[in-house]
Amino acid sequence: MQLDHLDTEIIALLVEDARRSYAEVGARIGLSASAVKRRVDRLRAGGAITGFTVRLDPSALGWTVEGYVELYCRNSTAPAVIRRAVDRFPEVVDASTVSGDADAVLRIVATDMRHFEQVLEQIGAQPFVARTKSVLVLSPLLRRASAPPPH
Amino acid sequence: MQLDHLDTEIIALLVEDARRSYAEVGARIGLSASAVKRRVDRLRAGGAITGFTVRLDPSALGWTVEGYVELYCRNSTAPAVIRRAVDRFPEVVDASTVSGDADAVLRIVATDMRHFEQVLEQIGAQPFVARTKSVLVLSPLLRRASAPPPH
DNA sequence: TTTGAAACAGTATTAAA
DNA sequence: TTTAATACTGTTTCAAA
Repeated sequence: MQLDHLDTEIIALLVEDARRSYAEVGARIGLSASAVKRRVDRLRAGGAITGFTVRLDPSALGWTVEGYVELYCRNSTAPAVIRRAVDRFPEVVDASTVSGDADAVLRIVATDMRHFEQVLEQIGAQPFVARTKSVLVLSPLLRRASAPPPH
Repeated sequence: MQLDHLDTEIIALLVEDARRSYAEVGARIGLSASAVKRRVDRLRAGGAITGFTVRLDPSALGWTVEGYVELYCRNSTAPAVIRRAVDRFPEVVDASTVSGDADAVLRIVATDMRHFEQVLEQIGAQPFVARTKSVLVLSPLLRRASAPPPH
């Protein structure tokens, strides 16, 4: 789907605060509320906007430990197999297969170090996992909700 | 701040869809709309909920290339210095200082491979950066907006 | 096609109990 | 906490650019 500059402005405003009313968004970009609604509907139908969520502070919710985990898998493990396995852990907030030595990279949150270790053990015990290598997050520097539209 | 099970249910429902009305959330957990609003207000004031955003599909917006970048910095670079530097790049969607050999891990999105390379060069050219090491994302497996409340 | 104005229904918000 | 009153907002319709 094709986005014009008004669409990108709408997205940028909603990334900042998705609770803004159509009227307010419209006032900022020179459009009526109904015109904004139509564009938002189109952006949702077209798949650019996939939903609306709350932004949470992990530490305020009790997630005090965070880390990146590289997964080294046994020969030719399908991405779908990895996905199904990690999907069962709510602690895994991000997972991708990657180029390089490792097969996948996960981002994991845990309530404390013991919990982190337990999750790591459970993931390492999956039949397709040969080994894991993990680093702990020391300070979160930047956590953008989503990338804004390019250019 | 302390969360009871109703708070965690409210958060879980809003993570799924932040556009649900207070009345709908209330109906699902057995509370009136105004009671839900009061709790959401309290969760925002307490910092557990930091805002409301749209969930975007990066590929639908033209971000086709994604990767992890490890940053190796010169002796004793303060986290704040790294943050200030990477904050200027909208392509950096996530950054943390980490334990292990590298000093920081970034997640970067780009419109194409050439763009990814350009961003990598610009970051590598920062005075405090000794070298970078990056892996490309092959398939995104899981992208949870936020971690739900623990337990 | 895409827009703005109007009308209605639904929701947020506040005050009161 | 609920209920109830009010103001706003979402949503649809329709006519116009």
